[in-house]
Amino acid sequence: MLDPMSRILLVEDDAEIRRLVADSMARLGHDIVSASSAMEGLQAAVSESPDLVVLDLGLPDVDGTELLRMLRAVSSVPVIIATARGDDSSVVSVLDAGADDYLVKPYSTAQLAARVRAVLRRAEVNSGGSDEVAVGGLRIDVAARDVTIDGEALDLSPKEFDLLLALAERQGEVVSKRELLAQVWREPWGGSERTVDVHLSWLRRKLGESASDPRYLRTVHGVGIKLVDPS
Amino acid sequence: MLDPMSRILLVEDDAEIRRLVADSMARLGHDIVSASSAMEGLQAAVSESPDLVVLDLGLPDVDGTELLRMLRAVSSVPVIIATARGDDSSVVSVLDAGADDYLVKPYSTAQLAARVRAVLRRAEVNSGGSDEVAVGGLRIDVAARDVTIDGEALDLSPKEFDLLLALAERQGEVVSKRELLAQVWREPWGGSERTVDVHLSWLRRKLGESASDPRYLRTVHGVGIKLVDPS
DNA sequence: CGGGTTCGTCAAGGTTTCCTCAAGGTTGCC
DNA sequence: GGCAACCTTGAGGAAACCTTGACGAACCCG
Repeated sequence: MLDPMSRILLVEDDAEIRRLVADSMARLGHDIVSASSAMEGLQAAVSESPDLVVLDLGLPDVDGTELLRMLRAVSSVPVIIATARGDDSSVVSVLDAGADDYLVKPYSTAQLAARVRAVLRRAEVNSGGSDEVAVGGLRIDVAARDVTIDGEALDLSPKEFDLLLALAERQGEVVSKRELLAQVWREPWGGSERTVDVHLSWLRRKLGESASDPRYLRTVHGVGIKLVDPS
Repeated sequence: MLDPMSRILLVEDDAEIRRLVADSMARLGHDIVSASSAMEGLQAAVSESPDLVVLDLGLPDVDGTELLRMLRAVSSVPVIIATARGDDSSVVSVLDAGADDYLVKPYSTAQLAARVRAVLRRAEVNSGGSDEVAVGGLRIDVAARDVTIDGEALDLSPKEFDLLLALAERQGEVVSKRELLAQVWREPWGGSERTVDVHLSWLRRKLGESASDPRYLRTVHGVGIKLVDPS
């Protein structure tokens, strides 16, 4: 369940912290937008439509709580407060102003990342969006475990589906068979790589392609497999 | 956006803290259910269907993280961790195991209350709903417990109705038998999955379909069942 | 070009999962 | 208590699925 790059807005006036946080978030595959003042942040929240906002309370121009109120007037985007102010009344009033989480400086980037994941996860559950992965004419509905190719339904076995999904979540990337054994088969030492081959073979047949004339499933000799958009 | 008394499950082995928290929560208009052990908590999470769970990690019988994992296997109820363990790796691993928030003891009841409000606010987006669910020619009147198919009334037993409703509330989604046992039978680990099969069989008969020629109830081998619009 | 390695496919056998039936057991009502 | 409706469980057979080994083809490298 890898996040397909969430867009995160970071509002923080300390350039050092901004760089540190932005780096670690970016390394986790997020798309980072930074702002160093409240006004700039509010503007970015509207124009960049982020999936989540990380907000420092101690901004130079406007108090962070006030910014949060303004933000809430125009958007219900999840907000995590990350600030030095740690007294109880601050926490309570800011949470009641509409923040989703509150983290006191100094915090570890690992913990911030985990809280970001938690808030995004919860927000995603409630947005009701049936998560779907698409590659070219392939569409994979994860919840329904339905796959269609160019609009036509495919009937896949459990392992075939899991395999295809694992590859689709990392589309364009070469994945080794050992990784697939670990992720799909759940036992890194148990299985033989031939098993992966066989399921790939079946998958190719159902996708209407063959190993000698691949479209979606390209094997990279000696390395692994990748799922690509054939168009 | 009403605040009509949320039901909160508190899992905490320290009787003093339990009383303190329960009191303050109750004073804020919440309906409190308490449990002092992990097993008791899991049982209550299923049988009481709370709107939110406050969970201590340092339980006597099972590690709280493990309880969280078991809970997440059968329910997506929001969970706030409130515990003495405050190291970074604990926070990260528990949040990634599915917790919504993490609070380190000692905490003020005011802050806990604010965090409860924040999490409930975020979770409450899709909690509303009409008392009728429809899928294709199927219409389910939740309040009256009436079901009609293409306008004709169906006579379902209690379990059959609950089962159909549980599937209809997540129509199109594959639901595992374990989840159904938790939601319909309210026994997370005790029941046999055969029981689900049998009720499904009866349900199919009353819906005028069979396992070999399914219309509404599609079984997804190795995963579970989904209710779909057959048209 | 030749050897060693990796890959693709097939068929067979074993395993898991599913569906239905029939036999009790439970619950609630008269 | 007795009856009827309902629920639960285990067994058995069928179906779907997975794994493995074998063998030839494809590939890479010197």
